[in-house]
This record gives sequence, structure tokens and C-alpha cells, in this order.
Amino acid sequence: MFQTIRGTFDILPDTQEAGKQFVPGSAIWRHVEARVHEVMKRFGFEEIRTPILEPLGLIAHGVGQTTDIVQKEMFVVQRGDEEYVLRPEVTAPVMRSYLQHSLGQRGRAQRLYYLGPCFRAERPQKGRFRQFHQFGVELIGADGPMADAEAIACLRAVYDGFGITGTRLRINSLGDADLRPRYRDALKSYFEPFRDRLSETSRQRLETNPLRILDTKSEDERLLLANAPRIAEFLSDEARAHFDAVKQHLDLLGISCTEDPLLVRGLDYYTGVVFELESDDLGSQSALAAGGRYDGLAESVGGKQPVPAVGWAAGIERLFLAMRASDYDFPEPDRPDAYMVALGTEAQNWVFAKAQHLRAAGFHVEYDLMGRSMKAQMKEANRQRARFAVIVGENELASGTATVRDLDSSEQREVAFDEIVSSLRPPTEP
RNA sequence: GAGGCUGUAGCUCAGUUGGUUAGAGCGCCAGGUUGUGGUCCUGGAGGUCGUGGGUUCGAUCCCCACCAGUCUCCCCA
Repeated sequence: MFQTIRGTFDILPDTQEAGKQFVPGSAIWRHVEARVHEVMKRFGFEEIRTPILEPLGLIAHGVGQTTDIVQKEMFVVQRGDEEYVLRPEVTAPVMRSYLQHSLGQRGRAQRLYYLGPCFRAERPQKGRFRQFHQFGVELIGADGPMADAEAIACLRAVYDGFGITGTRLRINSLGDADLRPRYRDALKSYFEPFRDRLSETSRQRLETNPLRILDTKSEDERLLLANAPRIAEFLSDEARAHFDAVKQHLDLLGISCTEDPLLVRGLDYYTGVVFELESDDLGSQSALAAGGRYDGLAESVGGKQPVPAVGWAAGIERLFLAMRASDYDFPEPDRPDAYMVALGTEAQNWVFAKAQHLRAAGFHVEYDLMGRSMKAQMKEANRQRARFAVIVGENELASGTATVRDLDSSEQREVAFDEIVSSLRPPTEP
């Protein structure tokens, strides 16, 4: 028998949470997605949908050759001489689309958001899958600190809206593009004497991407880092002012954040302010969302001039875990207005026709397709938590009335066929 | 990519120191109620014991590999 491939999952009508991984049912996915769309609308972000498949080069140049994503986690699709990738993230594709369609010509700074699947060939863990789902915003065309703060405010609004508690917003600045070479040299000369105390990957990163050493979890390396040169010492006056202004704007909104001089990003396109929303309740997969400014991305994916931009991305699977940890009240399944119970062939035909009629009037109506007994039909009505059972047999056909049973109160009465619609409507408020 | 733990019915799990027909609870189906659900009672269906190989007279049980899940590492949202 075939199964979902490693690190992927089916979203079923019912929530799967027993034992293995927690996968909410499809109605809960729609509910969560709807609330994301709703927050985005309030912030004036417009949805953009880009292909799942992108040119390999876009990702390699956009995300960065030295990143783990590009080096070992991409799903590559070959077709003839072409190589495509299942997108591992959406920022580079959105920038590609912005440039391809000259969205800057729409005038204002573009507030774009997306929601959809991404793919990384990592080893699956709780809250981490090979096909996972992200949503995020990209605010493109504005270089001022207000844009950074606006993006963060939107992030906060999404998570506050879901009632997620126990989160921390960490923030840092990686400075201008010209900071990297200078800071890299300083880090290299600082670590040079301790070379033999570094892990193999950290030694490699010293050459390829020294900033990432700040990310290390090795205790010994963290001790070394305590005295390492700080990015802050290398910030230009301009970058420092931008960073301070972002923090001031967040303060205006009452959004608290923790400055973390060791916070860096795994992807190459980040410059300037970076931030991360972290949960206390999620163990090793603690990052709920992360983002920052990426003024250099446009050029690295082939744009002719720099385009200032800031954005973030959030994982939906982790959002679900955080919601569960915060005891979020997930919506109950939709209740049918009526379950129609038929006794006999003639009644079945009547129910079949009447059900379509009631549905056309806007009701959620169910009935049995398997020709089952009355008891089975009633059981099914109960299982689906229908509000009313509309029972029709020979007696009813003869009298032109249906038995309408309120399944909550167990009261039932006879209702003329053409009054069934009004009997299903909730009593109108006086 | 590395390491640990796990894999028995749709779900949660027992079990067999290697021996004939592998169990429970929940769920599902039917009957008790020839036209009435949610409670109750009775019965039933449902399993290549993750897959493949090995050891053995005999493997769900022991060994190996693979697959999947889970946790930690790496890394990341």
C-alpha cells in the first residue's frame, strides 16, 4: 500500500492528535488561514501566490550558496536540461515576482503576503516537516525604520490574535552591506587563536559565513563568544540610528522586545534589522517566526538596482503547536441544520428532492445514501450533531407533513411540507 | 546527515521466557425497540503482529537491513 512520503502528511476532515504528530483537521486549517487573511487585510497587505516550482538559480542566488538549505535540503526536479526546485521559502520567489512584473510601478510601497506550502529535505521532527506551510509578509520599497516596525507590528497582531502566550521577540541589527566584510575579518582574527577549540562546522563557517558562528549551541564556543567582537561595535551611524528608530517605533506601539547581539539569520539575504519570535513552550523547535530587512536580495536575484525590503515568515505547523500549548479554543465541526430520515423508496425519493430544495434555501442538509435503517439514520443524525431530524415515511407522505424532531430537546412535531423551511430557521429575535 | 527509543485491529494499548484458533477498551456494524438518536444490554465484522531477509523443527517474539514515527544533534519558520 502506498503511504505519504517521509515528512509529509494528509490533512483529513478530523484532527489527528492521538500518539503521533498533531495534524489539525481541514476545517481548523481553514479557520486558522481565515484569521491570518483577516489580520493581513486589516494591515493592508495583499495576497500574492507564486509557483511552488522555481528556477534552481533563483533559490541558490537568493537564499545563498553557503546555506544548509541550498547545500543539502533542496528538492530538485530535473526536466531535460532544466533544474527546478520545490520552493524552500517564499521571500526569494516574491522578490522575483516583484521584479518580473515591476510591481514597484504600482506606486506605493508594496505590502504583500503569502500563505502556502514549502519544501525542505530535512530530517522530520515534531513541528518540522518536509512539506510544511508558511505564511509571511514582504514589505517592499520602503527603506525607513517605520517599515521594519510595521512588519513586526503585523507579526505581533497575528500571534496576539491567536492568543499565543509565552513568546519573546528578539531583535538585532546586522548592519549595512559593507559591515559584513569588516565584521567578518574581526571575527576571524578573534577566533584564529582558538581555532582548535572550534567545531568542524564552525571552522568551515569562519571561512564561508562567520556570522553564523554566533548561532552556535556549543557551550564552549558560547564562552568564547562572550568576549568576541560585537556587531554593534561595527554598525555605521546610519545603521545604528535605523535600529534605534525601529525600537522606538515598537515602543510607541507597546511592543516589547529583547535585544540579542547574537541573533543572526541563516539565510544570506538579510541585512540591517533582524528579528525572531520565539516560544517558551515548544522545546527545540522554538522559533515561531523570523524575519528582517533584506535590502540586498533584489540585486542578488538579478535586479538592476537595490530594492529596500523587510519581511518575515512564520510556520503554520508550529503555530498549531503554540496554539495547542496556549489551549486555543479550536472551532467545533459545523452542525448540519437538518438530517433527513427516509423510510421506504418513495420517501427516499421525496427526501432526495427536498434536500436539494432546502440546500438551495441555504441550509446545511444531510441524508443517507446507503439505504440504511431508520435507527442507523437517526444515529448518523446524532453523530453529525444535526439540529433537526426531518423524518418522512408512508404516514407523512399520506398526510403531507413531515415529523421534525429537535435533536437537542428531543421534542418533535408534525410540519406541513411547505413549512419545513420556516421550521428550520432559528426563532427570530423580537 | 549522526545517535537514542518505538512500530500488534480505524484509535489507545496488553500479550507471547520462541509452540496450534493473537486479546481488551474505544470506535464501527447489527439486534434488543417490525417508524425514533444520544444511556444501557447482546452479538458481529475487522489483524500478512511496519516491510524484507536470517537463525530455528517452528518467529509477532531472537538477529540484520530497510521503511516510518518520535526525541536529541545539525539546521531552520
